[in-house]
Amino acid sequence: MDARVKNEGTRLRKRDRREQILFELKLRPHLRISELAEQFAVSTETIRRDFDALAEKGLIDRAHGGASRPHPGQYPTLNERERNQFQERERIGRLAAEWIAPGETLMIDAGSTTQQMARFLAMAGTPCRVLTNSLPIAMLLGGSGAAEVILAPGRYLPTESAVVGEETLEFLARHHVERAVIGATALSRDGVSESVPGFAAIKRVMLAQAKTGMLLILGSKFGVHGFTRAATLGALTSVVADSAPPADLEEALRDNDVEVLLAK
Amino acid sequence: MDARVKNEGTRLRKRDRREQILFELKLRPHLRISELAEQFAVSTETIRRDFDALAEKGLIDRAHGGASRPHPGQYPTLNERERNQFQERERIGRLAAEWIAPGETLMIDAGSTTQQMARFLAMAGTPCRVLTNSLPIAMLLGGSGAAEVILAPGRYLPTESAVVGEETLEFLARHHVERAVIGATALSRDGVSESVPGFAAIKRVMLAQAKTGMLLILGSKFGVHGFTRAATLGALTSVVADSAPPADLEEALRDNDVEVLLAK
DNA sequence: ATCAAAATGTGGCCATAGCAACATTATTCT
DNA sequence: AGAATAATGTTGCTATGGCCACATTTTGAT
Repeated sequence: MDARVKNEGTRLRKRDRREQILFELKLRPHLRISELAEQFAVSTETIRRDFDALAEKGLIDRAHGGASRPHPGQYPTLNERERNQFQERERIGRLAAEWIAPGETLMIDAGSTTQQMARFLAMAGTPCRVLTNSLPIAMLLGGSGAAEVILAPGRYLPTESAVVGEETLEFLARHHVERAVIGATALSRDGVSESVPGFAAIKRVMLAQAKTGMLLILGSKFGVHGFTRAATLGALTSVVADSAPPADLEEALRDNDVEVLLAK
Repeated sequence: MDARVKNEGTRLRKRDRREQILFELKLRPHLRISELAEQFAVSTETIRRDFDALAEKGLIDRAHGGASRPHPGQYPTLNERERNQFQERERIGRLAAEWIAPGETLMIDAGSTTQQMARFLAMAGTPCRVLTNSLPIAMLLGGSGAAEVILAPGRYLPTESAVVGEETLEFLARHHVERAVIGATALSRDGVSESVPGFAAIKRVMLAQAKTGMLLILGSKFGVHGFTRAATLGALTSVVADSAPPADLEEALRDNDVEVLLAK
């Protein structure tokens, strides 16, 4: 029964405390010395020494009164990509958010570009009902107060901060919305493709359950082929991008009645 | 003077400066007021005002001497309560985590104490399968790599960073686990009670679907009656607390074969 | 150009953080 | 157990940040 009794009671030791600091830093971008001192019930000087030691190894970045994680993002996948072409994603997200009408029902796919759209949607305070498989999007939109957010169930995928799997698909398939907003890793004449395992199916179901399908995608992904095809061009209603697609893709989009919206 | 001329040579205006601040935040996790003041050639007070305005909209998180990007949701309302009796919650969480055997299947309720347990579970790297309705717990345990996390569906409740509602209940009811770990706002001879609307039902279902039920609760909540009764004492297997319950409660617990585990 | 409102700067004052030297407490080793 | 050593706490001081009230400059509209 009570087989494993480990470090009961005693205060955390140096190593554990520093490990914990690094761990907390993955959850929040910034930690304050005073807060940590209180949490660990140690003096601020001790935390300061921890910070100095960790900063020495390049594991954290010091700041007045606290520390944050270092630029070479420890954050798995999302943050690295988030850093890339941030302005482009932001422009796409802003434009896409402008197309959402108050009161609309939406499914929003997990991804860095769709997350940008969620940010602008939250900022604008557009009242809407959103079904998503992305935890950051749920928290962003739900926190704004304007949107009602339904989260899909599923296996949590830490690299994408989203849920995937059978449960997710089955749940989405039980709902119907006016608009699906998805991202993708590539767009070509053959359709939308996706390289994250399990995400292609989600995008496919979202498009199937929505009256209109909106794809948010960076211009740099035009013409590229991803790992799995998520949908054909016919499943889309509109594409929001930061640059115009090449001629052949544009023609294919036109043939499928897909409207192209250019951000800025 | 210059009618429509942009701002060449001239200093950035408020809007541009704030936009720039937000952009820089995407590149670095933390900005210092003094650095920004120098960079924009404005006084620190101006940057401070920018920060205040941006923080008001939730676009940044303030810190002493600087600001960082807001971590999506994560600690909205939870943070206030988390600060309260942090050490007690931590002790309870640590002890509870030690009782989880490798390979166990769990349901974990949303709440600040259960979140502490999740932290220690993640730190210990105990392999287990977890079903939860709390987004922070999902991210904590999922990010650790050791646990497989299934998130329940439902309406997102920003104040608790968790999902609730019919969908949540129905999903939980379809699963069975070895252990349910729940928190509560009160514990008396009459049972476990809860004041957050919608949470009582979730705790009840979790307990019903688990072979053993573990309640994590602060000693200060002994004997108090909450708004809704979530469960009778008979539904519990063990209680983890930071102080011993009063005599009458202890007796009632013993009558129901509920083990009391004292954290330090 | 003129005026009102907004934005920004300045200086005084207090709170918090940083730092270093030394004291105290834990931990480890034999 | 007791000494050696590492870790942490304390104290006193300085530097920096936060904040308020008010002065000054800039902006926008007429």
